[in-house]
Amino acid sequence: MDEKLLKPYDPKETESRIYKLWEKSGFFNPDVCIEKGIIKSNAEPFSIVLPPPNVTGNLHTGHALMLVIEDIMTRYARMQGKKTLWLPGTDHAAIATQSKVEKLLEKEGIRKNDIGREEFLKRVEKYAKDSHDIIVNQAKTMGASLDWSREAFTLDEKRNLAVKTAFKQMYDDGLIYRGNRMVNWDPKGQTVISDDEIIYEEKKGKFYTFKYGPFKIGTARPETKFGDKYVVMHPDDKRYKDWKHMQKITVEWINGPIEATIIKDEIIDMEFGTGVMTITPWHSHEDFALAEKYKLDKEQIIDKYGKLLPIAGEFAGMKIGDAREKIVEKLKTKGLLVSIDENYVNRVATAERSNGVIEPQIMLQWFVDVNKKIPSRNNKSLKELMLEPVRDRKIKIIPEHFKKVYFHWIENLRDWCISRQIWYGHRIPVWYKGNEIYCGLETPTDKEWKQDEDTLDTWFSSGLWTFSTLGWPEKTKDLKTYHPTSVLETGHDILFFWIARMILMSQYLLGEIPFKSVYLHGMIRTADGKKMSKSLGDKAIDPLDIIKKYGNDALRMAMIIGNTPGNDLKLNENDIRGYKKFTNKIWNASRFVIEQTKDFDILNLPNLDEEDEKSNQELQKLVAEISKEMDEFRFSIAAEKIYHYFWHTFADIIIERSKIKILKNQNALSAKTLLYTHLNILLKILHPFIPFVTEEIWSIIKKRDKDDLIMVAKWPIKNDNY
RNA sequence: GCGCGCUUAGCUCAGUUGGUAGAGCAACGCAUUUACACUGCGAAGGCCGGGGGUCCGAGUCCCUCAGCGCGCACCA
Repeated sequence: MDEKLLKPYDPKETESRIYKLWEKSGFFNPDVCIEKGIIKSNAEPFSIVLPPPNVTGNLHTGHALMLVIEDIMTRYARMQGKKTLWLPGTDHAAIATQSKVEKLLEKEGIRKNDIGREEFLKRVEKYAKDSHDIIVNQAKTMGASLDWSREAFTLDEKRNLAVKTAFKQMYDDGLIYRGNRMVNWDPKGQTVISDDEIIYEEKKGKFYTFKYGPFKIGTARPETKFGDKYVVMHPDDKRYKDWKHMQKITVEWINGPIEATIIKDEIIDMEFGTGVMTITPWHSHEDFALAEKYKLDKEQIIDKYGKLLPIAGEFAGMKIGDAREKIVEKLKTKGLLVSIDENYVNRVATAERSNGVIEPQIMLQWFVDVNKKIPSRNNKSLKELMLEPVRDRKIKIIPEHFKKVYFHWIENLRDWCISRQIWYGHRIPVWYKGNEIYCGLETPTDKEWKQDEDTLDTWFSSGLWTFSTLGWPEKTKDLKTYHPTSVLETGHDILFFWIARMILMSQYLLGEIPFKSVYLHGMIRTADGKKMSKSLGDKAIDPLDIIKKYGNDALRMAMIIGNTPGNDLKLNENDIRGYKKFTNKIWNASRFVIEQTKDFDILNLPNLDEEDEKSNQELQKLVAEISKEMDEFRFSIAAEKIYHYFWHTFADIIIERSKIKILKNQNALSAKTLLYTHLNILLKILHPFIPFVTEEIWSIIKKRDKDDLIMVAKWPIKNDNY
């Protein structure tokens, strides 16, 4: 008997050893599997690209969940004999990484402008490299069967070529344009961000009502009101029927009298406040739209550091936060303050990464036009290209109801602002010389050309991920074989950020979908339902701690059972402890079977008696059911069924029954045969879920040649790939 | 305001086209030189959020109300 079997199962020792064994086999790489004759060269392909973790530190439970689900899909496909590729990579995560490094430098008393762009980027790259190494090691600890030989980075050379190629094509097609538009300026991060990178926070604040000539107007932001010279009301509002559209009046305002113009527009909600408002076109999306409509003047009030400009008169140079009360005070002494509502709840737009309060501004930036018709794509717009494959079910979203959320987002989509005023990222491939603009893959040789200072939104490069990782823009064999990818598995929180952008890019650049199915998992929560965010500190579960305590297999089971697509999962340690018991149960049952069948001629198995044959057929039925559940992405149910069968049928009934048969020597051979075949099949169907313990037992049972790993064993049901 | 979910045993959640309510954990009773106490056997526990409808039949489909969560928009 193998010595290991004399001791209880020790996941800690086993898991790292087993992962090395897998890596050494090379079977994570489908090319190796073909070379060694494990997989047919014409087998059906199966591919997943790993959603690349940001190089901003450690893996958290969300990553762990993603790795578990994708590893299950991958291992299942590989065992089915498919040409299986799970492609790893990391994301440079422009803003997130840069701001992290900025914070670290701050602790050393260094500001990025002190050391300059080049030196700063060196620091970021060092940090990114370190994070990358940690992440890769953690992914390996999780047992992820990723093909490391194909690893990619969103900011490496090949991906940079893909980004430039994509940018140029979109530029040439007029889909990327530069223009003065209303953007979301983050004064803290000193960059613009896209609509999707904004988080709205409800904050209780004051709502002021001021006298504005004959009207009363309300505002939560008095500091923006200096330039307000248009006063808007609804054309049907009887209270103001005597005032005419475009009528001019003189009103006393913050810094003296100004000439105001009356605007009548249906945008006004007559029920809200007094039904009258003034507008600030430079600092509000809606006011901007109104100003465009009536060709009104626009004036900047706040600069990009959040300070008031000379238009504010005596308040110029003050930070808006400091100026507010003083402005109100002045209006009060002038007798223009009507009332203050202290209980006004405002939704404040803040930047996802820097937490800075967004200040809408008109700025010269680069945008992707989502509405322009594209001749090379049947005159469809990017919006339509994103919409169609989901609507026509070419891309299946699991769970399906997220489709509606997706459509809703597309309907409200505005042009995508892709330029960022940060240093870390793909530099915009555009050069300027006087009034000339050049966009291309190569830097112009003439030194007078100056490259655009900005970098691209990180999601621009992530959008190319399904094909940039496979070698695009080159027409590689990988691209031909593995694209469109089979499944894209990720959290539902990045449906818009990422999934939508991948569909956009793939549809436009390749004319095909990026993936056939999208599997959206829920967010992991703590046992009391809180989000597992960094702010939780010690209360957050660190997947690596869990693995140390209970083993990876136990964590995997806890993350899969009870976890259905789209729904959040409360992870509690008690459950994980329970699944640790399960791995031990498997270990002990195997120990018994191995001992009973050690001097067994596996090539010459006797027939089963009637009772055992019935059990055999029951297992066949189970295998068929499990396969169906797996094919339909119901991993939770599949795992639960196997768990239940192993424990309460195989261990509690079949093994117990066999003891009697063996002891009484009645049909003992039949019993042993059943034990042997059952264990073999059960280990295989358990393997995608709990790869380590099953591989370890497999190695003890077999003791054949070194290539005989359960990770490439044939799934115990017939299919076309074998 | 518009949209999307969730509400099932004490807790965490399954429940695929409608056909007699399920699991894990917890709690309860019994057993125990067994591959395994990281065990076994047993019993208990639910007007499936409220109301209405369709149907021979509804946890499941439709309407409606409520509580919770999330997304989007508006917020002068």
